[in-house]
Amino acid sequence: MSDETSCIQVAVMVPLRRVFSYALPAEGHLQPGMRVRVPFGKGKRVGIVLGYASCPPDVTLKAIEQVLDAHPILPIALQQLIHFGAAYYHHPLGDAWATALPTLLRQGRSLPKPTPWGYRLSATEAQTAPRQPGKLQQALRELLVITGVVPEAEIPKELRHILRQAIRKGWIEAVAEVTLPKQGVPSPHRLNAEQESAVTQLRMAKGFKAWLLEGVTGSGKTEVYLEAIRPHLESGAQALILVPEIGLTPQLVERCQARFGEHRVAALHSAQGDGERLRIWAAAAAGQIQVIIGTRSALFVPLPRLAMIIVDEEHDPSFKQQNGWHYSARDLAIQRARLENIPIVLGSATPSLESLYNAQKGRYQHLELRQRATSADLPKMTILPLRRENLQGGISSTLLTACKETLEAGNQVLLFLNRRGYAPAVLCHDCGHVVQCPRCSAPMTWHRQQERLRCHHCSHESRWPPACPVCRSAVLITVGQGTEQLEEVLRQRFPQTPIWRIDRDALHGRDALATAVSDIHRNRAAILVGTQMLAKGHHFPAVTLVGIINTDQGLFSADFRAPERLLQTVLQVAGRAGREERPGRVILQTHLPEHPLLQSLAQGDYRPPAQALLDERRAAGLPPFGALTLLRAEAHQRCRVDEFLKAAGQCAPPALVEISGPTPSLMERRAGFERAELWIQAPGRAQMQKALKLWLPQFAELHSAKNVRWTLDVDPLLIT
DNA sequence: AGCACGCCGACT
DNA sequence: GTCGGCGTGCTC
Repeated sequence: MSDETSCIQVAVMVPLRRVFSYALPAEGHLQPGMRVRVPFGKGKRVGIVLGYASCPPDVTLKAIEQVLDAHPILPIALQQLIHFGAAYYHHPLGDAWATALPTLLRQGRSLPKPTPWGYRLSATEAQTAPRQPGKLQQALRELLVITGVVPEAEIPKELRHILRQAIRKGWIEAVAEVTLPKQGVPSPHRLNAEQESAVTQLRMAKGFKAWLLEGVTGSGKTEVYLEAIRPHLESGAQALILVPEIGLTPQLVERCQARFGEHRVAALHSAQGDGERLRIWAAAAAGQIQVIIGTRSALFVPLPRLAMIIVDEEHDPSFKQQNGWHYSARDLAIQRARLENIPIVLGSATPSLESLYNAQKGRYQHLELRQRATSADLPKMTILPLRRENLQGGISSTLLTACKETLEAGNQVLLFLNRRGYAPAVLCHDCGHVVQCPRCSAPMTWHRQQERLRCHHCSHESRWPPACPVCRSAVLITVGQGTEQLEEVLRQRFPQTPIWRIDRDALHGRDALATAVSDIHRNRAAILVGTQMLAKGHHFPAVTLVGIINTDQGLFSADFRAPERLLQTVLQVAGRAGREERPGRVILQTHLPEHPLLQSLAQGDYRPPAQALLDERRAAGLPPFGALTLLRAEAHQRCRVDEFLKAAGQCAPPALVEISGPTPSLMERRAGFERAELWIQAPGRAQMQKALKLWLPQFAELHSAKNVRWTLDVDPLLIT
C-alpha cells in the first residue's frame, strides 16, 4: 500500500484544533462520516473518519481500533454543514461533531435498529376467512383489514399485547418501510387573505430560498407554517421546525400532531433522556418521522426527505449557543437549507435586525402578516412617567390602581420584571458598600424565601452578612426589586387575589410551567408576575393589563443589542395579552418618558423603532453592518489576560480587520476568572473569515496563549 | 477536555 | 518522611 492511502485522518472528539492520523484498522472499510473508536493518549476516544491522507513522517501511528458504523452516521449534506460550521465559528472539528450528535452516538453506542414502522396481516392470513378467536384478536384483525398497514403508534394500547402474540404466531407481520402518508386533517381555522397568500407563496418555492415571515403576535404564523409544510408531508417528505425553547413546544407539537398524525410528529429537546432522544433521532433518520420540532441541536438531525425548514421566533437569542461551539442554529439552518437545496422560513413578530436587514437587501423574501387572525386589536401602549410617582416594590401607584380596576372587572394582570429574587443588591446603610460575589464582579442577589444571598453568575451562596465587611455597621439594606419582592407587595395589596410568580426560582421541574399556565387559564381575576419565562409562547386570554416594571434597564445596558431586545421583549409580552372581546393595554413604567425609542415603541408597531435602531447600527458600524467577532480570554491573573490579548491584537492582519481593546468584559470577574476581550470588526463576513483564518494560527501559538483560556465568538449575540 | 508529570504545604 | 494541591504539557 502506498503512503498516500495508508493513513486515515480522524476528527477525534476532543476540543483540539487539529486532526489526527491513524493506521488502517484490521478490518472494515472506511468512508468519511463513519465513527471509529481510536486509542488516544492514555485512553480511547470516538472520532469521525475524514478521509485518507499521506502519513506524517515523524510519528508512529496507532491503528484505528474499531469501526463503529457500516455507513456514515450523517448524510453528506450534514457532514458538510458541520464542517462549514466548525470552520466559520473557528471551533475544533471533533468537538463540533460531538455537539452535533446525540450523547449516546457521541459515546460510541451503535445506531439502534429502527422499530417497525407498522403492521399488516400476513399474506396467508389476509386470504383466509376470519377465524381468530377472542374479541381482542378480532378487533385487531378488523383494524388491519380496514386500514391495511397500521403504524406502530396507532395500535390501541389494549391490543399491543395481542399484537405481539399474533406476530409470534405468524398471522401479523411487521412492515419496516414507511407506507404512503395519509391526508392530514384539514385546518380548523379559515386562513385570512394574508395567510393564504403567504402559504401559496411558500408552497410554490422550489429549491433553496429563504423567507422572513414577519407576523404580528396573534397573526397566525403557526397556521402558515403548518399549511406550508402540508403538501410536503402528504407527499411523504419531511419538515424540520426549530423553536428557541422547550417551554414553547408542547402546544406546537400537539397542534402539529392533531393535524398530521401523532406518530408522524416528534419533539426533540434536552429534557428528554439520552435513550429517548436517540430513538427519535434514529426514527427520523430512517424516515419514519415526518416532522421534527426541536431546539438548537435538532438542526443536526438527519432527515432523508427533508423538504422545508422553519425557524420559529428567529430573533430569539437562545438560537445562539453560548458555550463550546458558539454556533447560531438560525444561521446554520440557512446553510443547511442551502446545502439541501430546500426552502427555509424564518418567522417572528419581532424579527432580529439582522434578518430585517437581510430582507431589505433582498437576501430573504419578506412576507408580512399585519392582521391578527382573530381580528382582535393589538393592545394599546401607554408610557407611564415615574417622576414623582410613589413606588412600592418597584411598582407605581398609578399602575397599582390600574391593576385594581382590571381585577375588579374580573380580568387578569401580567407584570413583567426581568429580575429574579427579592432584591438585586444588598448594601451597607452607613458606608454604601455593596455585597459582592467573592468570585464575580457582580452584586449578590437577596433571595428572601431561602434567606440566602445568591450570585446569578456562578453558584456561590452565602448568608445575610451579620455586619458590613468594611465598616462593621449592622445596618444593611436591600436595593432594587426582583420578582419575589413584587409578588410580596402585591400580596399585601391584593390579599384576596391569586398571584402566580413565573420564574426559574418559583417553578421547578418539567411540568411546573405547564401546570401553572393551565391553572391560570382556569382562574378569573389573578395577577401573574414573571421574568422572560412569561414572554415566550403562552397566551393568557384573560390578561387585559400588562405592566412592564423595569423598562429602563434595556435603555442603559452597555450591550449594544439591549435596546433591540427591549423592543422585542415588550412586544412579545404585550402579545401574550387579550382576545377579541377583551382588548388589552400595556403600561410601560419609565423614568425617561421622552426617550425616542419608547415614544416610537408606544405606537405599538415593531417596524419604526426597529428601523431607527437599524439606522443607529449603520451609523455606528455595528452588525448587521459589518461583521463582529470577539476574542475573549480569561485567567486567574488579570495581567495574563491583558498580555495575551495585546500580543494577539498586535499580530492581527491590519488590512482586513479593525481591532479594539483589550477591554474588560462587561462582567470583569466571573467564577474567579478575570475576563477581557478584543473586538474584531471587518467590513463583511468574507473579510472577517479571511482575517480569522490567517490570524488564529498566529495568536494560538503565542506563549501568552498558553496562560489563558481563550475563545473566539463569531457573530456574538450577548456581550456578557 | 482528560490525564499525566512535577514541584511545594499539612499530616502519620 | 508521605499525601496531594493544581500549574504545565501532550494526545496520531
